Amino acid sequence: MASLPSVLVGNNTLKLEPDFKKHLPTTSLSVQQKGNYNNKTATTQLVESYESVSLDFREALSVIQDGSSGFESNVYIPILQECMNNQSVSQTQMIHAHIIKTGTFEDLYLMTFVVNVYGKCGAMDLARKLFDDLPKKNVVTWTSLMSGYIQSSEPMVAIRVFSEMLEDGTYPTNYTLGVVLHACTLLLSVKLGEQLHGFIVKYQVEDDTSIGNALSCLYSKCRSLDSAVKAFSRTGDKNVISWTTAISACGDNGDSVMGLSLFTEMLYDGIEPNEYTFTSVLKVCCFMQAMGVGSQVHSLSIKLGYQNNIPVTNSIMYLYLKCGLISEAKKLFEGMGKISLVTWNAMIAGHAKMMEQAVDSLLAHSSGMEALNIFKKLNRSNMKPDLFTYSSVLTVCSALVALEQGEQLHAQTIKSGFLSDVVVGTALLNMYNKCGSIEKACKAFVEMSIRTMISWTSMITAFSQHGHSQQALQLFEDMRLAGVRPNKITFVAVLSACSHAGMVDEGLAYFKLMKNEYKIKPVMDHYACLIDMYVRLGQLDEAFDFIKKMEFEPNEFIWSNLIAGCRSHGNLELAYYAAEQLLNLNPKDCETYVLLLNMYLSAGKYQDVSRVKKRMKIEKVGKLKDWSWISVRDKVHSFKPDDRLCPPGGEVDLMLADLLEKARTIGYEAQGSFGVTDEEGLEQTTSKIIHHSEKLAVAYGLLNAPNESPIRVIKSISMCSDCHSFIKLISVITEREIIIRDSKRLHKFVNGKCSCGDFGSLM
DNA sequence: CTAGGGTTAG
Repeated sequence: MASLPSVLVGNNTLKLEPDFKKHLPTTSLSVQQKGNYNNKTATTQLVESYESVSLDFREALSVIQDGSSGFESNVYIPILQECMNNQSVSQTQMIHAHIIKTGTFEDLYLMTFVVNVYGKCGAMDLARKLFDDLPKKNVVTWTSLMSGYIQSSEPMVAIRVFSEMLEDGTYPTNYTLGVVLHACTLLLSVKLGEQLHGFIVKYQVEDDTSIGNALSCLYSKCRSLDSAVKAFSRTGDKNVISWTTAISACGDNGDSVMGLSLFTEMLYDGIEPNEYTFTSVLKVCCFMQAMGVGSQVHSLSIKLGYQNNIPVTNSIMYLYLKCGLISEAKKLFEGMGKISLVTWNAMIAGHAKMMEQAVDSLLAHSSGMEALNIFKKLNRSNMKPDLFTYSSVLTVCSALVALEQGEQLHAQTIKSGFLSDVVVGTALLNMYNKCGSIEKACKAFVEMSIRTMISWTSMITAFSQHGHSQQALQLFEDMRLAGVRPNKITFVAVLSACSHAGMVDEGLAYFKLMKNEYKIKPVMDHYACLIDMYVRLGQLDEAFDFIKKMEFEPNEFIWSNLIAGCRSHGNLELAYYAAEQLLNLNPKDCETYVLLLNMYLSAGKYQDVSRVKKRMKIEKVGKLKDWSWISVRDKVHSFKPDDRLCPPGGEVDLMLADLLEKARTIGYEAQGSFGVTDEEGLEQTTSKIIHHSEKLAVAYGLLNAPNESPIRVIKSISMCSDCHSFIKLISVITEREIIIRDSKRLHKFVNGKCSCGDFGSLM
């Protein structure tokens, strides 16, 4: 904000005159203009009729030329509108030249329109040049120029133009203030926005519709829903835009209940929703994953004629995906006559979201693969991916641990220039982190020219997940020095770094800092970190005390961590208790049963075994799906324990046998655990345990991945402790980095050590 | 000249 024009900041605030209000038009300018457009002269209609049969501009212009005796400059308006729709700079230039030739350039109203069209086509250099050449300009001309800069994502320039206008002695209208407020919104500058708001209050124009709408939008985008709603309620004549802005504010700030009730209220008030309203209210539905309400909104949109509207259909498609209805989304996608880049992006992002939400890892994996497929199709189409596309696809690569595709995307973002976008940069950082490469994640972070709070948090999280607690905490201090305010997620990373390193005092100090200095209310995840801290140190009683006096019902992570601690520190009674609690939380989760059964079996508590088995039957718990995937040279290979891809005597089988032999010489002994269940119950799996899917995938990787490159595997359930200790040894024997992302966390095995600190394998 | 659909961290 340092380079804001001096008229707008500091002592020398806005130079608006006290009688500013009388310069606000009583009727809105746009209505006057619209009136002019509709007042068609015979020539205009002639031109329009030509337009409807052919888009040949020369032909249209020749008509004007033929009847050039005494025609109005208005005849250009429909053609210019066509230029705007086509986003064609060259067509606009042609008309512009024609206007100059016929001498109509003295018409300020017409020339303002041309400035506007250049702006809409993104040709701001031409717009500015024309503007500078104009002998006279009025407030609409100035406003049009500003609006053009906003369209070209140059809100700062728009504000500079505003200050030029004030220095020029031209008074703003309500529309002008709306545009400037919009620039503040894009800059997320509440400060400047509030300054303008001050003047707006002083001149008592707060109830103006354009101003109220713009204020509401500004506060919403700056995450202040209360102020946004206040601005909305103070708006005098609420039009469809006012309502839509308010609904959209609710969607953006997570108050879906208010969003839906505003929509209902709006319908009761007899305001007809338009395409913008539909997209906004559908976003609210997305937030709630409310397919029921969404369907009703969908029906209403069709009734009002938006069946073939691209933005509305995109929103519905995205809602389907958010609600897990893939085939419905696909049907809609394939049925769309025209699609936009946003359509592609919504499909990709929707599949990425499905991965995130899917309880079933198989489904998550196939959604990710489908997202990559859609991306490939987009690349073959005539459209080019943009920053939204790259952010989503990179996220998909993270979740798939698909480093090679991720690296190709990295190259593409450099080539296309989208890497300079902070969201894309952050997504890249996360991709490298989740693929196990802390070095490349770090490089991506260092090379970013702008860093948001999320970028910092991502990097702190990366250090924390890799077990580099000191670096995580150092970076947190750097973040504070850089003046970036952490949020609750940042503190999750910080606290988990502390627990990983056993730093109890520091952990508690950061917890206090979060509550006292940053006024962040602790959530479950923070408590989970603190409890994990005690658990790792073997202070189980302290951990349990903490759980008891906490104001939340403990979640599955807390119980899981407690179980892990109890087992490694030999407090079995507490472990049983925690495991039963976990089971009550997750009565359908197969992994939990396997964990519990293993515990009781190894202790010889057969009564408990049969009790748990009985419950398993009642709950109809299915088979444990142990799958692993590895991506080698752009192709994904999947493995199941009894995989036909790895027949006895095949290369993977031989490789695994060889590894087992070598591991035994340095002390490996297969643990007799009960890994896999079927409908009948449990099978003793000492023989099967050596065929757990990640062992097969790692063996395959060692055979087929490029020499010395790390092995990256993704797994559908959490690793069992046997695989965990086996892979640790493999990392010593082969001197390779092995990265396994299971359903719970990242394991990076280097030289016999795992980044999880041996606290991540329960089964 | 104002309003929209798709993006990043646990």
